[in-house]
Order: sequence, then structure tokens, then C-alpha cells
Amino acid sequence: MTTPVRPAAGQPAHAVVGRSRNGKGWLIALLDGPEAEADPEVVSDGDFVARVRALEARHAPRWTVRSLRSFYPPLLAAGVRLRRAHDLVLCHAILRDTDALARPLPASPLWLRSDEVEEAIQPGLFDVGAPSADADDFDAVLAQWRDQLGALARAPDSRLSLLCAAESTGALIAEEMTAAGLPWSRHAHESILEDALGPRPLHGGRPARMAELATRIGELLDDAALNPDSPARMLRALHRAGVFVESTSRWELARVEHPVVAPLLEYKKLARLFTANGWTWLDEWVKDDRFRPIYLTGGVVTGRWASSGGGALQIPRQLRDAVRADTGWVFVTADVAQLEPRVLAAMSKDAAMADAARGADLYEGIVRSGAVGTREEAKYAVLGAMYGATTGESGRLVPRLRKVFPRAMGLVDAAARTGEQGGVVSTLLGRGSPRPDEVWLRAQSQASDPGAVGVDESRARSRARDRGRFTRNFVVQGTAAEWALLWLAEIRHRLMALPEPDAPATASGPVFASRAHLAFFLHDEVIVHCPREQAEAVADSVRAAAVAATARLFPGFPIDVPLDLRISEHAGK
DNA sequence: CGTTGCAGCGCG
DNA sequence: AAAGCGCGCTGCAACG
Repeated sequence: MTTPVRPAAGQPAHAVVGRSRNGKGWLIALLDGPEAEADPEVVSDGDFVARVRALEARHAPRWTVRSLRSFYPPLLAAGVRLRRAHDLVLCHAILRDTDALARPLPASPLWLRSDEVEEAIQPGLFDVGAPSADADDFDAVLAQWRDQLGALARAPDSRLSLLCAAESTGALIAEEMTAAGLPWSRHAHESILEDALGPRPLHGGRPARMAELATRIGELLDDAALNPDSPARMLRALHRAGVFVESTSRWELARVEHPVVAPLLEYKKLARLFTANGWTWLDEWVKDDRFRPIYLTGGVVTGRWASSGGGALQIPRQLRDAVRADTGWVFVTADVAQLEPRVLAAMSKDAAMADAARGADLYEGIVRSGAVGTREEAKYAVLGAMYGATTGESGRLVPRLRKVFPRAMGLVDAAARTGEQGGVVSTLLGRGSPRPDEVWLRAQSQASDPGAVGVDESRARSRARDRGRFTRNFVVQGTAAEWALLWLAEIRHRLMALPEPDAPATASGPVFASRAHLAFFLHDEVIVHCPREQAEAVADSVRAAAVAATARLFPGFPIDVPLDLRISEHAGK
């Protein structure tokens, strides 16, 4: 075997992987750094998984591939777990849009995320369409890797490197969570549905409980054929009955006094459960008592994850009780209380706000600071500050925060001003906000045209303020997403170090059937599925991971990020 | 007929 | 009480 020896201790090894030119088989180069001369090993498709398994066991290199989204699942299915990786597509997006580099990576259609490809296919953006079939080509992968390491080496500090490492580890975790799945009891889910809706309808009709409500709504509005699923018809029927709402949305109906309101709101609630998470959803998404959504790392411009299929990030709390651990196993579930304002306090180094954030309830701390009178006021003021509320109760309270927490408010206010002027803002680790698009720029320049009329100007101002609210929120939401990414990575690291337990094997697939694993992630909460005997060790890992994430993101600045953590066989609250 | 935009509601 | 940020999914209604 002519594999290069492992580099000197402490020197990370990289495994750069791509397809061979003729499209048959793979090329793998083990390198100790970007300057090393690539001498790739040729591996046939049939030998590939075994070869990766062997290299991982021997070298634990940082696997550098075009995209883990396609690279990793077949390995996991074959029982191969990777410790470290570098996802070139995800890191390309970061290094292309960052303002932490004097010379960011040039945008290239070959390295777009799959969700960006669809936009790029629209004419105008690029002459080239979707990435061609040889986008995985080894030489292209190697060249892009060198470009990315070069860009990271030119960065003024290590923050972008930390972000790229965390983003790539996040992609590993996303695929691992899909492979392991979230334990989900079909039986418990069916019980919830039958309690709320009645028996499963046999041939596509409405469930009994919804049908009764629809009939009652029709009677009350004097229209037997009225379909409550049609907002347009409902609105007309309501107007005929003297209920002058502007929409049929829940919050507007709730403030109207009319006998139809109660059954209609109840109908909407049941209809949502039936259509979004009813028996059809169960049949499609839950197999062998596992829910396996696809997580899209970096799917949101702020760095938050998105998901595809099954609405993984919108599972209603009503259904959380269907999340049931396997026999002999339990869940460790943890979420952060008020992550975003805590992150704002730390990233702006606002000592007064960090002081208010001490302890489990930041809102009570803000009341203690004297900025506002009640916990509810604190909540609205903080949300208004981060989202850019200007009117109503929330908008009225924000100026009080400005007096007490000038540094924190200065940070979000500056981000809003930058956005309004068409500028780019950045998270703490250097993820940049998108530049304004053509439509936005045109609206602004038209408004300053000599021939501009009032309508142009007010529309441009309105679009500018819209963008200001976006960039105001971007810096906070994006930095909170970075904290969560570091937390996830630290949890995974600690779970991997736990001893293999003596526990009954589960349905979680070849890698995770017999060891503690992350099972779910939602912005600021995680669910770990683990053998009962390891629950306390896992809980300690999750807590220690939060402390480590805080220390890495905010070194030297004291900020509390308390967890609400439970050990239970149900993930429900 | 299939595609697209919108309203509404779930999550943080 | 407020209606300010970011998402995905569904069904309806309008469109070509």
C-alpha cells in the first residue's frame, strides 16, 4: 500500500475525494496540507466503501468532498462513520459571501448549493446552468479545496475556519440524524389523531369531527355547501353574516364575537392536524417507528438549518407525545431559554444586558434592570428590538432598552442602518448577509431619480426599511445559529467518546443501533436518544457541550446560556 | 390540463 | 395587548 504516512503528530491529515476523469471509480488523496503534491489512489466503485472505512480507522482524516449530502448517506448505510469533514459546497457559500476577507472566493456556478442551483438556472444570473455531471471531478475538488484553504489562511483570525469546520460537522450530523431517525410511535400518533379527529376516514373524506364542525359552520352562516377550507368563500360568507373581518386568519377571528367563531377556529385547528400531520403523513414519513426527515444544513441564509420532506422543523407540540424512546432507551432533551437575546448581549459585549441574562429567565432580569415594569413588557421589548418593531406596544417599549442596554441596541440598530443603505452585515464568525438584489437596487435608484414621484420614494423607503429589519435580525439569528452549531458539534464529540454500552439494539441503523446518538435538532433544542444506563452521562455531555460552545464563540466574555434539560421516555412536554 | 401565487398555520 | 425576523407544507384559486 502506497498510502502516505500520517503527518507529524498534531498535523491534521486531509483526504480529498473526487470522481476519476473517466467517470469510473474514485480518486482519494491523503494530504498533510494544501501545498502537498497530490498523488491520488484510484479506487473502484466496488471497493470504495471498504477503502474509506480502512482510511478512517487508520488516519481519521478530514474528508474533503463536494457535498456530504450525497457523499455520506451511503457510507452510513454501510456502517461507516466519519469523524471529520470539509464540505466544499457549504464552505464555498460562506467564503463567497463573507466580508471578513479582503478577497472573498469568486462565485462559481459549479459550487452552488442545490437550492441555489434552481435560482441560477433562471436566465441572467449565470450563463452556465446546473452543475455538470463532472462537478465531482477530482481535479475540480482538489482545486476548490486549495482555494478555500488559501482563503482561510488569508483571514485575519480563525473565526472563518471555526465556522467552516462547524458547518461541515453540522452536515455530518444532519446526515447521521437522518440515518438514525427520530424514534416515533405510530401507535401513539394514531391515538392522538383518533382522539382529536375520530376514526381514520376510509375513502378520502373528512374525518367525522371535522365533518360535524363543517356542517355546523354552514348552518350558522346559512350556507349548507360552505367549504371552510376556502378562505375566499369563508370571507364572503362571514361578510354576509355581518362579520366584517379582513381575513379569515385566526388572530383576527379571535377578536370577533359571533357563534361561528368557536367552531371555525376548532375546525381550522383540526384541519391543520389532519392535512399536515394526519394519517397520510404518518404513512409517508414514519417507517419502522422512525421519522427520517432530510435536514438542509445552511438552508437558511442566516445559517439556520432548513428541512425538506415531512416538515421536520414544524412538528406541532401536540404531536411531541408520539416521540417515544425504544425499550430500555430514553431521551435527553434540552433547549436553551431565550438564546437570541443572550447571544446579542454577548456579541455586543453589553455587560449590563449580560447581567440581566444571568440565571434562567432573561426577561425577569430585564425587569430587575429597571428598563421595563413587567416580564411581558420585557418580552415584547426584546422581540421588538431584534425584529425591528416600530409600531404598537412592542415598538413603544424598544426605546427603553436603548437607554439601559446601549451597546446591544447599538449593534442591532447599526445592522439595520447598514441594511437600509444596501450594505452587507455579518454574524460573529463571519457569515455575510446576501447583497441586495436587482429589484431592490432599482427601486432605490429610481427613487433618487430627478423624475421620481412620491410613490417611488415611499415605496423605496419601505423596501429599505424591510431590508433593515432583515439585516437587524440577521446578525442575531445567524450568530445564535452559530452557537447552536458549535453546541451540536460539541455534543457529537462527547457522545462519540462515551463507551459502547451494553444495551438492546434498536432500529436506528448500523451505526447508531447500539449507541447514544443525536436524534433531532431544532434551532435551539436537541434530542439525544440513548440507553437508559447512559442518560446521566449524556446529560452531562449536553451541558458540558453548551459551556464549551459558549466559551468558543464568546471567549473571555461571561454570559449565561442555561439549558432546560429533561431525561424521559417521551419527548413531549 | 398542469403550474404558480397566495393565504393560512405550524415551528423557532 | 403586538402584528416586527426566519422557514415548509397544504389546499385553493387564478393563470396559461
